Order: sequence, then C-alpha cells, then structure tokens
Amino acid sequence: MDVGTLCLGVLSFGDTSGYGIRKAVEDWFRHFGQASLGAIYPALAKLTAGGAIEVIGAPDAPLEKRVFRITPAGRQRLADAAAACDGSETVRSPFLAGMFFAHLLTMDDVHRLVDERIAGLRGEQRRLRGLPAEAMTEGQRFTIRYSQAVIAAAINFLEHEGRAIVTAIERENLSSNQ
Amino acid sequence: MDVGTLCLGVLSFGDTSGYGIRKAVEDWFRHFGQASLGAIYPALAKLTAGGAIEVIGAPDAPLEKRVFRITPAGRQRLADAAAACDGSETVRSPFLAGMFFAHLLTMDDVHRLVDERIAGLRGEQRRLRGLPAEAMTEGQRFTIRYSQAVIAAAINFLEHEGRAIVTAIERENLSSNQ
DNA sequence: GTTTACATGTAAGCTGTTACATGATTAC
DNA sequence: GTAATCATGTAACAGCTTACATGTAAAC
Repeated sequence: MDVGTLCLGVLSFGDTSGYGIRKAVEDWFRHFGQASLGAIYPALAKLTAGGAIEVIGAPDAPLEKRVFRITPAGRQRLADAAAACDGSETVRSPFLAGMFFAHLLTMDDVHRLVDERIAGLRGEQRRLRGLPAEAMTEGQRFTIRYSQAVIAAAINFLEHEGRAIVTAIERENLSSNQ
Repeated sequence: MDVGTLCLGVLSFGDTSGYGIRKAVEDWFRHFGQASLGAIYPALAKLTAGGAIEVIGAPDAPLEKRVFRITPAGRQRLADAAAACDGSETVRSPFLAGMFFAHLLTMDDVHRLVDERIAGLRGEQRRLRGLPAEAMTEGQRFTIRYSQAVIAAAINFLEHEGRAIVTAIERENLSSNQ
C-alpha cells in the first residue's frame, strides 16, 4: 500500500493535516505500513491535483496548517486500492540478517540484537494494547489481534527457546574461534 | 541489509554466479530479505570493483556463466555489515492493509485475502521445514526457528480467532450496508 | 521440437528516505 | 527564554523493480 493510499486511509476517518497524517500512520498503521513526511507532502499534492482530496479552509499563507478532506472520488479510490490488495506480507529484518551471521559477531552483539528486538516487540505490544478497540471497525480490530498474536509468539520464542539458542551460538562461536 | 551485503552473505558459504545468488537468496534468506536480478548484477559489479569479491575462471565471453568468490576483504565487510545490524523489523503487509479497510470490501474479497495469507504462510512453513537444519550454523537455525514460531502463530490465529472475526466483519458490513 | 530453467546485463522509472530550509506555537 | 512539538515543503540521492535485450542448455 503506497503512501498516497495510506493518506486516503487516514483521511477516510476524518480531516487532518499532512503532519497529522504522519502521526496517524505511526499510531494506527505502523504494524503494516510506513510513511515519512517527505513522501506524504508530495503524495497529498498529487491527490489534491487528482481530485481525491481537497484543502478545507485554505490558508494560502506558506508554512500554515492545511487541513485535507477526502472527496467521494477519493473514497472510491481507497476502496479500489483495498480491493486490489493481495494476501502477501514481506518482512525486512535487520535483526534476522544479523542473527543469520551470528558466527561473525561478538557475543555482545548477539545479545544486543536480541535485547533490541525484545524491546521493540514490547513497545509495539504496548502501542497495540493502548489503541481504543471500542472505537474501531471489526477489520481494524482484526489487524491488531493478528499483530498481537504474532508479536506474542515472537516474544515467547525469544524469551524461552531463543535464550537456549543464543547460548548454543556462543558455544559454537567459542569453539570455532579456538 | 542491502543487496550487496546479501550477495556477500551468499558467497560467504561458497562460490556461485549471479543467478545462483538469486536462487540462494530465495531459498535461504526469504524470511528476512529480498533481492532481484536487476539489483544483484550491478551490486556484483560494484563489489568486484571494490575488491570484496573476484571472478574465478573469468570467461570474458558475454552471456557466459561468471562464478564469484568472496575475498578476505569481502568477509571483513560482511562481518562489519552484520555487526552494524540493529534489532529492528519492518512489516509491509498488503494483507493487513486490506483487512484494515475490510468495511470497504466485499465478503468475497475478505475471504480471498485470508485464504491467500494462509496459503502464503503454509508455503513459507513448508519451505522452512525443507531446509537442511543439520548443515547450518546455530545462527541460521535461530532465524528459521524464530520465523517458524511467528508463522505458526499467524496460522493459528487465522484458523481459530480469525474465522470468528471474519464472521463479525461480515455481520458489520451487512448491517452498515442496510 | 519446444518449453523450462539457466544465464548476464542495461536502463527507465518508481518510490521512498534523509537532509535541508523555514517558521509558529506550546509547555515548562 | 528555551526546548519540544507542530507545521510545510523541496531536493538530492538511494535503492529497487520491471522490462528489455540476448542467448544457452537441459528436460520432456
């Protein structure tokens, strides 16, 4: 899902600014998508030009807050983009990349990687738990529960079986360095 | 982890061609990284120019198989790249993006998304189970077990709690369309 | 024979990040 | 008063995908 569609997605729940979209993406979509400001502003310009969104209030002063509203055409476009989604998922994991080459790392680095991953997972877990489930559609709740299930499994692995494997990695590294 | 480092990673286990690297990435690294041929060949050229890898056999005929070998400098570079990894992970999920906007979809689309995701997860599960764990380092085994734990949790969620939520989505969509 | 897999490489183009440039408003 | 947050926008650059262009070798 590209940045433009993500913007439409945020705006489908209410009017906001470019900056507000970035925050909303971070708060609501982080478990399945990302968007930086440098991508959001050009995307908003394109969407406005294409009639999918409009500026309400139009300050026309530079550096002033511009609030966007989705148009019916924009809603249609969002629905089309949602229908065009497939069941794929890709993971980009510096964590696993590092662990894959654990035999080239120091033990400290291996422990740091695992600790950082656990911290990241816990943070994400906290964030998801803090979202107001009552105010959501069933679809939104679905994505949160799915992510929670996956995160819980990852934490569980790292805290139980993971520790044992890290010990094994240390043993292996030790013996191969001798 | 960029494509160049992925190439070094493959070559650290043995000499092969650009085409062979793509296959190896697909077979061994798919759970945490991706690389297409259009990215691999330029990366190999840069790595060769930088002295991190060398061509062995050098056919010099165009369109002939060129086998690459990692140099000691390349091994150092791989080790540095591994040590530079952090504990982060990002998910790009057209699946969850679609489900998030389930209220804009037909029931068929929702079922298709879930079915496709389950099929993808099962395929990945099969691939990981088929890898020869005996011939691996502890680090490699770690990444596989971690991914297996996460995948199993995702499948479990989709087959149990997931079904109920899909039914709830259908109920919600039905009532909001009336 | 013909399809599939193997094999290399280039180039256009898309998408996105980071850094830059600028300034207002709010909280402490 | 000063630091953090809010706020917009541009531009350089990175990185990758897809399509193009070409051809060989093995399997069926």
